[in-house]
Amino acid sequence: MKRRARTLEDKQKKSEKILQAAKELFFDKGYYETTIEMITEKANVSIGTFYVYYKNKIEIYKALQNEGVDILLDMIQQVVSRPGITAHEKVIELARTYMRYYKEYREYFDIMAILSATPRELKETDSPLSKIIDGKAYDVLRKIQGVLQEGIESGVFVELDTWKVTNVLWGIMDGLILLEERNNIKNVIGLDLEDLAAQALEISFSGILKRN
Amino acid sequence: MKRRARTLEDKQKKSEKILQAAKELFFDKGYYETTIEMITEKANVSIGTFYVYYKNKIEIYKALQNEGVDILLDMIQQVVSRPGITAHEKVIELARTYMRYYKEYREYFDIMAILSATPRELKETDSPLSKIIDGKAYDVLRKIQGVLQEGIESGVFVELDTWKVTNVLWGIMDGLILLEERNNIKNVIGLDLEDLAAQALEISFSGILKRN
Amino acid sequence: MKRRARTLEDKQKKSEKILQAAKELFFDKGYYETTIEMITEKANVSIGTFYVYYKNKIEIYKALQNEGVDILLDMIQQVVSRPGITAHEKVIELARTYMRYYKEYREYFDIMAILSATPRELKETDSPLSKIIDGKAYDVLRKIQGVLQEGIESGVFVELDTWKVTNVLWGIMDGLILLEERNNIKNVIGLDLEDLAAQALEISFSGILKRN
Amino acid sequence: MKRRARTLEDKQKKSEKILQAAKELFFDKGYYETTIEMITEKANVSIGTFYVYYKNKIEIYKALQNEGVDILLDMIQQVVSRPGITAHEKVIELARTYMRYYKEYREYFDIMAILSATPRELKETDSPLSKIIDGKAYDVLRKIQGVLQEGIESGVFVELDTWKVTNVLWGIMDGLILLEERNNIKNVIGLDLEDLAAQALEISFSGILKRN
DNA sequence: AATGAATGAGAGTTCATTCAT
DNA sequence: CATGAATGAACTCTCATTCAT
Repeated sequence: MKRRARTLEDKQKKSEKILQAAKELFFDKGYYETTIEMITEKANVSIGTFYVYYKNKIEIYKALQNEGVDILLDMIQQVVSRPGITAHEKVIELARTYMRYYKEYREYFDIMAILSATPRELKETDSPLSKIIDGKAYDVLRKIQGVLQEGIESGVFVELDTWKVTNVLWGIMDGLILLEERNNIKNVIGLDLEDLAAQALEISFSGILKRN
Repeated sequence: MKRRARTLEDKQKKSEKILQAAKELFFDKGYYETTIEMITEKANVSIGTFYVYYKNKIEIYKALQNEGVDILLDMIQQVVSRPGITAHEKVIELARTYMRYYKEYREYFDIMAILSATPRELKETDSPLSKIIDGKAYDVLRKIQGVLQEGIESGVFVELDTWKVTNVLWGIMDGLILLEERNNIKNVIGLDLEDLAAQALEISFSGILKRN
Repeated sequence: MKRRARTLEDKQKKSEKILQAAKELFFDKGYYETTIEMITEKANVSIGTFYVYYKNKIEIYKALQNEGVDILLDMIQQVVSRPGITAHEKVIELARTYMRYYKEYREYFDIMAILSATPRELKETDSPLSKIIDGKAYDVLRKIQGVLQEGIESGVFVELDTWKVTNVLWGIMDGLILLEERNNIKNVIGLDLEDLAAQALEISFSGILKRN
Repeated sequence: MKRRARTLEDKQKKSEKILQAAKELFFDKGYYETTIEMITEKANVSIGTFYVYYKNKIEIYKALQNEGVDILLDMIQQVVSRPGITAHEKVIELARTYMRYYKEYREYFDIMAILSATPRELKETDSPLSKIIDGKAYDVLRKIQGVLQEGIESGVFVELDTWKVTNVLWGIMDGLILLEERNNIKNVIGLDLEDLAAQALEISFSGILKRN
């Protein structure tokens, strides 16, 4: 009845379609309230086809996490390697980028967020894909740390424990996102998330920037 | 004959026992991986009894949220009404209290956290109980805002948008907790959560405290 | 809609009804071609009820095996403990009993037969029930061996390796049953299974009975 | 370029490769726990190719049965037509041959055994192939009967119902194999299967051989 | 108030078979 | 001939909820 994929391109499209459908549903309803049937119906494929492309429900969830972290990694990398701006500016830009990622790829963000409703199996970080995802998340933080290091070397920042500060800064960013998640910030605080992040950073910098 | 024993066993009312069991299980396994049967087994009551005291699964979850927010509200209130300390000290103490709440009542904290795996129905804030919980969470923030206001009036803080700052400060606190949730902070950063919070506040205060 | 079991008797009847339905279906169609739904339909209960009484499909199969081996054990025991007959007569009677068991409880016999289409899991003799069943099957053979021993002691049989002979004799009995299973013996051979067994034994006894 | 390699790989025709893979898997895992995909993977062909050569799953099973019975028939025939040995020796040799077949071609033996986990469809002896297989199995028994007849005519055996004795003797043989299948005989009885068969026959012959 | 047997919709997953390429 | 993506009916099992006792 349904057409068969005749080209490689078609094939890719099919698994893509399924992934897209899954992404939207997971974001919308969460892991547990999304069923395979919902995904296949949205993607316009049969249940069997789903299992051709993905081993099981958890696997497609992980695939999405991987995709999400790849996008973030890419965005972060672009800022990190941008030439001609100071480390100070880079950190601010990184924060802004993170916030932009949250806004533009919120589906991914929610899937990646650890607090979110993930099945037990996902928390056991044994599977190869899980390790890759964890590794990439770590890479993101490492890149940020690199910028801090850069700032110290170029004399912009005071001597500091870069790993610690990286984690704290990013903790604050996540906190602001959490804030947004709860109350729609714009309406409650009357301030845009990106501005808020910038402000939080500015405050933080008062303890980090070298004065002269 | 069985009086004594019964009294002891039943002193803790059945509904209480069920709630306690549910709390532990929801914290441990999350909403979806906790079954009614698990709860009743842990509470040593029958499934039927569960439904005598709680309308359904979602209802007991909400009851726990309510209890959790009540405890927090109480803890916050105690700090707010403590006499003889400055607003500056109060804010620091409030942050410390929030962190203590997270640590001591983590079961409640996880259940309350919005990002966490909550069923669809919970996100629709229509039910009366949901409104009460939301209201109380709002109260917590209002109390903190009150302290900031107090600080401005007593000349400790600069003029500022108290609501905005309240939200930002608490966003940062949540961020730090998220940080803790991901990596066991103590091991990764080598710093205790409470210390970290204090430090984050200190930085923030550099922009808030009135210098003279 | 459906009535609830109000008495313990009713409850027992329900699990019995399920077991009975399963027995007939397993015998008729084999393990793999019997579905849980078939069983519940035949037993007039819901699918859920099945899982109230039996953990899963394999478990009910084992329960049947257990029941079957219990019946056989009982029948064997009755012959073994029959007073006033010689060991020679007892062995013949045991064989006859085994054949009768095959005919009267064929459903059980087929379920117990090792060659029959059993799922992989059943072949792994790890589960407690499996061990019990195996133990009982062993008991059956041990009882037969006991009769042979008795015969040697009373001077009816020549000295022989009782365990070995037990196994060979029972191997022959199984062979005859297999024969019956393939061709309906009565029609092909014109001889009843029990007679055949008696004849096979008679031949065997020519090497076992003490002549004097 | 790829000629040589192809020749070698393809020498064994595809249908042959598939059959071989199926044989091993059916023997190893049984009919129901063997999937078409397993077979095709093991045979290094595509699923489509499987269906080019075999109508469906049941058909390849039957093809294997046919092959198996052909081998047995051939082995039996060779003994039957061996010149210069008595009927008595021939019967013993036939039994030995059957046991050897069981050991050497156990994969086929298991597939042929009627008690084993065969799908419903196979038990309905309607299909043409099924009839052929049944016919060949019948031929095997007929050949054995022929040897008995031969023995009577040459005065080695007493007058007897040859068809009946054939079935009984072969029933005993199957019983011994069943015995072996259950307990590894060698270890339990301390006697090799072939020796056991010889012994069983010897006992049987005490009632069959003409004494003079 | 307390019970727990009974329910059945619905979940995830499998797999023999088809058929366009 | 050969392929393997696509299918979907059918399977086993779960679990929130009900309700007769």
